[in-house]
Amino acid sequence: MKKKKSRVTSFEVAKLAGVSQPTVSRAFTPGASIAKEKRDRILAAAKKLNYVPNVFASSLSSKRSNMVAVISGNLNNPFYSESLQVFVESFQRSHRQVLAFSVQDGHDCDDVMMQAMRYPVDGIVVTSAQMSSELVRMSEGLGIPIVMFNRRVSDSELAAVQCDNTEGSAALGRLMVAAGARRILIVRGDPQGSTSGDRVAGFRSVVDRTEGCVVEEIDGGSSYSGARNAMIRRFGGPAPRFPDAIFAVNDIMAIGCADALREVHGIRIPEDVMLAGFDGIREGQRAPYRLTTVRQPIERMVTETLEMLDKAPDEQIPADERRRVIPGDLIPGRTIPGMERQA
Amino acid sequence: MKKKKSRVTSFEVAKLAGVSQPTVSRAFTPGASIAKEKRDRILAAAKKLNYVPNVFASSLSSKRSNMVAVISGNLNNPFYSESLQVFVESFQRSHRQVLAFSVQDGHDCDDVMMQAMRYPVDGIVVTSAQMSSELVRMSEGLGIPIVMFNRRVSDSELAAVQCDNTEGSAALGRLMVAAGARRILIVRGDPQGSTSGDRVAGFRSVVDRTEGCVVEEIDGGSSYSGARNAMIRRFGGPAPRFPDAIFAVNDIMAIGCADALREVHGIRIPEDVMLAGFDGIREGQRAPYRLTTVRQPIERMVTETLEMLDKAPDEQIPADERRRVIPGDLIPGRTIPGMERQA
DNA sequence: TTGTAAGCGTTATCAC
DNA sequence: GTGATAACGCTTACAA
Repeated sequence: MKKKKSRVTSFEVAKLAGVSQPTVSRAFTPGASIAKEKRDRILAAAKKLNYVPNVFASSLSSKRSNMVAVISGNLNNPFYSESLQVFVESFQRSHRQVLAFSVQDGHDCDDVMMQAMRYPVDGIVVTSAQMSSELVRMSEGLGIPIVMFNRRVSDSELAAVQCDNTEGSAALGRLMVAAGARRILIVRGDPQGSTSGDRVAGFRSVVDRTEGCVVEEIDGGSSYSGARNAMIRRFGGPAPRFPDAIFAVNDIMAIGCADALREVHGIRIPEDVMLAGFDGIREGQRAPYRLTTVRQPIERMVTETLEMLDKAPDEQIPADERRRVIPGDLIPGRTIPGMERQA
Repeated sequence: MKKKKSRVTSFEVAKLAGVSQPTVSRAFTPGASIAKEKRDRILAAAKKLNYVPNVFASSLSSKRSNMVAVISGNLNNPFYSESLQVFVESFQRSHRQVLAFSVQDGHDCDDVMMQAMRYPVDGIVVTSAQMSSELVRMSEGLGIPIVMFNRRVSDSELAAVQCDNTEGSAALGRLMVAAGARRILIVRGDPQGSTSGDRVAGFRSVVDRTEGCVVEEIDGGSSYSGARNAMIRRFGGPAPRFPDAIFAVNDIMAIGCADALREVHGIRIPEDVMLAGFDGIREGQRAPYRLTTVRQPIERMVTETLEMLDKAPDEQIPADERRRVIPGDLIPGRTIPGMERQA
C-alpha cells in the first residue's frame, strides 16, 4: 500500500477564489451563512479544481460521520439482500452511507464488529449472528448505538427491532392444524439464533397442545441447499413416510423443501404435504411457489431501526421502547389448503 | 444531528499505560517496532478503556482509507446481490471495507458518485448505471481509481471488468438456431446499458444471419416483474402466436418470462417455447427453471477488479489491460432442447 | 525502542 | 458575513 496522490484541499480552492479556507467550508455547508456571490465563486473554483470536501476530515472535527455499519447475514438469503437494499436506499435518502459487512451464517460477529467499531460510525445495525457479551459491553463503552435487526440478544438490554416471530409462527401453526395437519415436520434455521428459536417456539405453542399432533424437528441450515439436502436425507430411504405439513422457519428453506419434495419425491404441495415459510421474500410469492408465509414488514422495520439510531446517542432509550416487535403480515399463498377466503 | 459523546483516544490510553501517545499508535500497528512488554501493557489499558483506533483519523494522516465504494444496481436482482456478497467477503478478507451505494435501474449514478467521492476511498466499483463524462473527468482529477464491473463506458478509457457478453450471447443464439428456432423474441434490459446492448448484439450476430430467422425485440425492464408484464402484454391478445424461442438478456428476466408463460399462458418450456437467459444466478438453476444460460464468473471478475484497484494509483494501467473481458461459462440447463450431451 | 513535534483536511469558536 | 486560530485523533518524521 502506498500513499495516494493527495487530493485538492479547501486551501487551494480558497486561494483560487480569493477567500479564506473556512469560507470554502461554509460554501459546502447547507444553511451556513455566506454571501451568495462568494458561494458561487467558490463552487466554480471547486469545480475547476475537482475539489470535493473530504468526509473523513470533516467527520474528525464535526464528530459526525453520517456512516452506519450494517452487518448482514449471507446476502444469498434474499431476506438479507432485500433488507440491505432497503437500508441502503433509506440511508442514501438521508445522505448517510452504509458500510457493509457480512457474517457467515452461524458464525459470531465479534471480529466483524471489531472492524466496524474502528469507524466512527453513527450506529451499527446487526442483522445476523451472535455477539459475545464482551462485545456488547465494549460497544456500550464506545457509545455507538447498536440495533439488532430481526434478532435479539436475550440477556442484554440491546435495542432490537423484530417482527413478531412468535405470533406469526403461531398463526401458521393454527392454519396447518385447521387444515388437518397432525404429523408435522419443523425445519429449523440457525439453532443458536433467536429468530429460529422464537419461530419454532411460537409454532410449537400451537401444535404441541393440539391433540394428536406429532412433531419432529430437523436442521435446515438456514439456506436453500441446507433445507433441500435435509429433505433428501430425511426422505431418502425406501418408502419414506411424509408428514402432513412442513414448517420451515424461513422462506428460502421452504423453497428448498418445495423444490426437493416436488422434484426428487414427486410430492404435490399442498395436496400431499402442506408447507409454510416465514419472511415473505419476493421469490416465495412467485408462480412456482406462492408460499403461505408471514411477511416481515421490512420497510417499517428499517424505519424503526433508523428512529432508534437517531435517538440522541447519550440518552438511554427507555427499556420498554428498546425492543420493538412489529406484527408480520400473513400471506395466504397456496401451500396450505383452505386459505383462499383469507386473502 | 448533535455531537456524539467523544470516544476514548490514544492519549488517554497512553496516560493509563504510562507511555507516549505515538507508542499507543505503534501498539496497534502490525509490524511496528515496540517492546513486547509495552505493547501488552498498552493493549491491556486499551481494553480496560474500550479503546479502538479511529480509522478516520488514521486515514487522514496515513492517506490510506482501506475503504472501497461499491455502487450496485438494485439488489433485488440476484446478480447484484451475489456480486455484492462476493465483494464484501473479498474485501473483508483483506481488511478493507465496502461502502455500499445503490442506484435505481436505468438511472445515472452521478449523484451517488458524488457522494462516494467525498470519501477518500481507495477505489470505486460501479456495477450499474450510466455515468456522465463530466463525472469521469472529475474522478480522474481526484485520482480515485474507478472500475466498471459488468459494464463499460464506450467513449472513455475507464477500466472495466466484464464477462464476454457478445460471445456468450452468440453461443446461446447458435444453440437456439441449432435446436430449430426461427421465430425469436429478444427481451432487452436497460436500453442505455452496455451490457444489454452487447448481449443483444452478440445474439443477433448469429440469428440475423441465419436464413429464415425472424427476430423481434421488446423491453423487459431488467427486472422480474418487468419481463413478466412484458410477456403478459405481448401475448395478452386473443390467440397469440408464440415465438419458437425467447432470449432474455438476463436470468431474472428469463425467470419472469418463464413464470408468465407457464402460469398465464400454459406454455411448456422448452417443448413449446425455448428460453435462455444470462448471468447464471443461483435461482435460475433451481428445479423449476434449470435455465440454459451463461454464467458470469463472479469470483474471478471480483478478483480481477481487486487487482485493477490495487494497481499503483498513480501509474496508468496500460490501455490494453484496462478492459478485461472474461469468458462466461455455458450452463446447458434444460430450457433449450438437445443440451444434454453438452453437459 | 521511544518521545517530541509537525502535519493530515476539515469544522467550531470567536472576534471583527 | 468573514477571517484567524484552535481543535479533531491519528501517523510520520526526527531526535534522543
